[in-house]
Amino acid sequence: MSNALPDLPKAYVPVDAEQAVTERWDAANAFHAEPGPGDAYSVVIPPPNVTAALHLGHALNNTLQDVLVRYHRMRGDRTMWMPGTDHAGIATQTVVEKRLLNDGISRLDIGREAFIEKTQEWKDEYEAVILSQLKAMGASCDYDRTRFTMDDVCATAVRHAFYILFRDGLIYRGKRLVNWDPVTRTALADDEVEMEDVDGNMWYLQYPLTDGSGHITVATTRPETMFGDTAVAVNPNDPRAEALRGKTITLPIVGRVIPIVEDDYVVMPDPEGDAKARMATGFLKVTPAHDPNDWEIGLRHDLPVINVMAADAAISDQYGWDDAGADAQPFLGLSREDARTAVVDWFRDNGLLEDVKDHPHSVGHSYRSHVPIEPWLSDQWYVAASDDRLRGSALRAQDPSQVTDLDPDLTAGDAPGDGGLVFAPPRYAKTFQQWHEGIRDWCISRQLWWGHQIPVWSRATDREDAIATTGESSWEPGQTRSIESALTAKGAVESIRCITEDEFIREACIPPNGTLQRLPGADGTTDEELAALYEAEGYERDPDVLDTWFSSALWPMSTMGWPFAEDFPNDIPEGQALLDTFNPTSLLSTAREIITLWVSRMVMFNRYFLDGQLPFTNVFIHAMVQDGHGQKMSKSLGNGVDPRDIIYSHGADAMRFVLVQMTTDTQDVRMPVDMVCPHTGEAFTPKFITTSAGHTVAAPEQTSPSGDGKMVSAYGVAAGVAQATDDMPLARNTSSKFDVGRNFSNKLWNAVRFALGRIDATATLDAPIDPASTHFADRVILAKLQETTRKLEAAVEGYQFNVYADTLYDFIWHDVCDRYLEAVKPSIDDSPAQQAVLGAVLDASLRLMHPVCPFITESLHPHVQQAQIGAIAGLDLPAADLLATAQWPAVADSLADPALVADYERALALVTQIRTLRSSQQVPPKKRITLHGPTPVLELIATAGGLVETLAGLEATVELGEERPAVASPLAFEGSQVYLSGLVDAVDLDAERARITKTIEQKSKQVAGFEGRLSNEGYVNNAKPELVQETRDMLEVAKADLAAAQAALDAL
RNA sequence: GGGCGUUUAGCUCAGUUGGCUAGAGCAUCUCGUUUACACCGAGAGGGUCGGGGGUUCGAGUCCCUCAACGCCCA
Repeated sequence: MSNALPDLPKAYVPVDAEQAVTERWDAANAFHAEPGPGDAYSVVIPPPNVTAALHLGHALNNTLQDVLVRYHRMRGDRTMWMPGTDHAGIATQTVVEKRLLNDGISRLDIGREAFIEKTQEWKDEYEAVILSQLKAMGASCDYDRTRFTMDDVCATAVRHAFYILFRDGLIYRGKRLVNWDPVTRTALADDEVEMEDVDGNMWYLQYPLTDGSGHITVATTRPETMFGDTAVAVNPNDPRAEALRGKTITLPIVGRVIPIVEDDYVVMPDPEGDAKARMATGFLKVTPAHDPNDWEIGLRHDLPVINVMAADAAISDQYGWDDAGADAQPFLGLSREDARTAVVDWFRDNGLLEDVKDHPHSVGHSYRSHVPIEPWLSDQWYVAASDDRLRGSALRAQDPSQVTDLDPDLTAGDAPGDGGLVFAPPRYAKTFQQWHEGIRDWCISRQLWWGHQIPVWSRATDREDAIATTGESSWEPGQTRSIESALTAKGAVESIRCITEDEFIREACIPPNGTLQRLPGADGTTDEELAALYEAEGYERDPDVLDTWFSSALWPMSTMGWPFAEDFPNDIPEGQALLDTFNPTSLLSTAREIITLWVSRMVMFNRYFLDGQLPFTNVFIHAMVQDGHGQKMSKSLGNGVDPRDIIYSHGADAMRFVLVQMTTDTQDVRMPVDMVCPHTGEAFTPKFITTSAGHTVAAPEQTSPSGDGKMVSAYGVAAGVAQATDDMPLARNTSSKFDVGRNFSNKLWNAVRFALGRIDATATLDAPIDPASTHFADRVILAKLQETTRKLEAAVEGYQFNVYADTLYDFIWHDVCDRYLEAVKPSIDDSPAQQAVLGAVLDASLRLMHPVCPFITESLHPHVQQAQIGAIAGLDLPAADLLATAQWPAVADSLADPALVADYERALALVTQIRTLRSSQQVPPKKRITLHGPTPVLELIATAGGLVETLAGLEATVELGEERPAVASPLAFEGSQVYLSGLVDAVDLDAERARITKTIEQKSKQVAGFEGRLSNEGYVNNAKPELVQETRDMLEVAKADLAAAQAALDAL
């Protein structure tokens, strides 16, 4: 090329650019951040589960984070984005178990160690997939710092945190009702339980009074738990209560004699009342071991707790039921479903089944196995989340302007971190607040193998030992006292707990080695040696693991090396400085349901362990991505779209642009999904089926719309009902929603391509160019650039992602391409100054667009930089090797020029009118025409410096005299008559009449509207004066336009 | 049951304190192959802003109510 600039290919090919750009970023280690002084901007990634690959929901979240991170990096902040993955205990264990079962192997066959190894393999595979997906979508994470919730750094943090909480009395073990998943056989946290509506029944069972004086009827949805009934409750306000006081019931089948207790929890029957009262009999069977409400009643009335189920929820007398007589024997071993039928049959056969009613109600189901959870009595570990040190600190963290009606004790005070937590959109602050107001202690033990094993060793002991060790003789069940021993002197924390009168247990928590060695009593004994000493005394380590969220709760700390970063010189060479610089992080971007699962716990833990310091100051809640049928995109439903499919069909930048553009502050975004035929490459809408659960999903097998080629859908594979083969390959997903992004990328590519062909890089200009000395179009585009830059800055600061994308699109497509590039075509070859402006505008545009579309902008950047032949005063664009680390455009406000932009808008309005007229007369684009107009119009055209002529295809402008030009078409512009001539040899009069008549109709309507408004006294008196004036002005223009159009019609 | 959100052109969505003569992209129709781009350009058609009521000079925007859909929490 003679101008020394490269010739670009005709179209943007994402795959080439993405690979090359990624290599350049990697080679420069462009996203690595070091601790140090200055403004820090840091983000920790919500660690994706290693259970499966990422889908578009993750792509959305990570794209938004990347936009913010890249923006702040370009603004010069010390910016770090910490990547990593989450072990996701139950979810990952479940998928690995499922895979093993396909080969006929259960985890019990191979044992804990081998199973963990298998799971580790799965984790390694999916961690690699996830990281490659993040890289493919352009996430500018500091990959050197990639963490995993079970790596040594994080595991140490987990053990240290557990130790501190245990020491401080914020972790305890208790026999409680848990949400038991009888299939995966683990306890679940409250928020892992999904409520589902079921078509159940209400059964009415007659329980005879022991004295033979009759019976009472209890209503229940769960007759099979009656074996564990230890009372019948009645409301004290019930008129029947008094007569029953002191009486007992003889429980059918079991024969157990149980009391009638009075408790105002019981709903009294009322045929006119709410659904509950209509179904009620006023008598409630009380089964403390199998219902949370009954458990509470049991506590109030000191009732026995009789567990009648095994871990698989089958009826069993092995877990605390010791009065199962002969009549009960046939029920033992039945599943809870079979037991229900059997119990109901028994009552029917014995004439004690009074009634059965349909009763749709909601039942908790395991989010993992999807079976109903069983409230089940078991030993579990709890974090005392309801303690003020945790719950209170979470509530006090909230920005007071975002909370309502908070107890004064819980409103932000002066403590560090108080009041610093801000939600966007603000409505989510309420979710956070309400969750903590009602928070319950957090069950953290899980009966799993994959996770952080609980660091507590225990040994059964007796009352004698408890008294001898503590010197205390009075003990109540559940009571715990800490003790000291030769081993606690070495750093363990130990306690004795009373379980029953005669059962006691010693429990010892051993801190991680780093913690142990820093304790005052440290004598060099390691944590492993300490554990061995305990084990030698008969202690055994708790087999359970911690809830995954326990380790996630530490994520903004553990990833930065807390508590002892200096112990991991290979992972965190900077030591403590990393945490000091980057915690609190700036932002957490996550999904709505995560507020309770994760945000809450991070706030509680970070504040507890770091003297009140918040884990992050801002929380951004992004939309949920739904499929085309309004269903949440999820791994378990199998309707998720792999971002790599979209990158393949449209490019990463196109995907990112569209995801950003669809991020308004609503709660859901809809993403209709198509498929790509692997045989022909054509996109098509797949055939859908409805699953038994009522979901609409792509049929597992699909046929190419244009032929007989067959394929399997991603849903089919995810659901395990179809498998890809050579004949039936997997069809990738795509969506035409991303076309906008692809087209936009290509548009930018070609704008640069045009510029590179027109800018003469061998010429250089010395002094900075004063914009005032440039063409009208140049000054306009610089003014628009200023305006656009400010809008983008405001948009990103306010998390208005769609505004960011739309503003960019409008500026680059319309202002730069449609108008500026077209306007400069006649003059640019002879104007080095204009070439310099063009080069600078494109350079700035790439920078503005980089946070959203990093690949195309980075790949164009070297070329555009080469095309900089002179600086523009007021526009600072320092040269940089990489755009990713280049400076955000410094655009001076002096470039703004509202009057100029107003003229520009007027000129464009005129252009549009001329173009409309040309189109209606079918004038060929190349045909130059002549405009005849009055002085003000000609002045505007002159001011616009050729813009109107170029965009509207004018060859001349002529002062309009008395005579109407021959063979000319009229139009009304700003109240004047303007004629265009030279369009055609003979004007099509009918078409003209139609066009002008339409104008007259429009204008008449406008005039009537404005006049109506102005004749309304209320309006004239109450509206803002400038608004009224504006209406008057618009009326004048409309009237003049109407008159001009009318005159034009008459002249025809 | 409590909370939050959505309902605007055929489709997907904007519309910030009430002033709108309701916008965008896609799709549709007409014209165009002009050396940046057909992943393009020019133009056009298309909406009683879910229904009903209210406040106001004025309501897509505020209030009430009904309906449908979605999500979160119990």
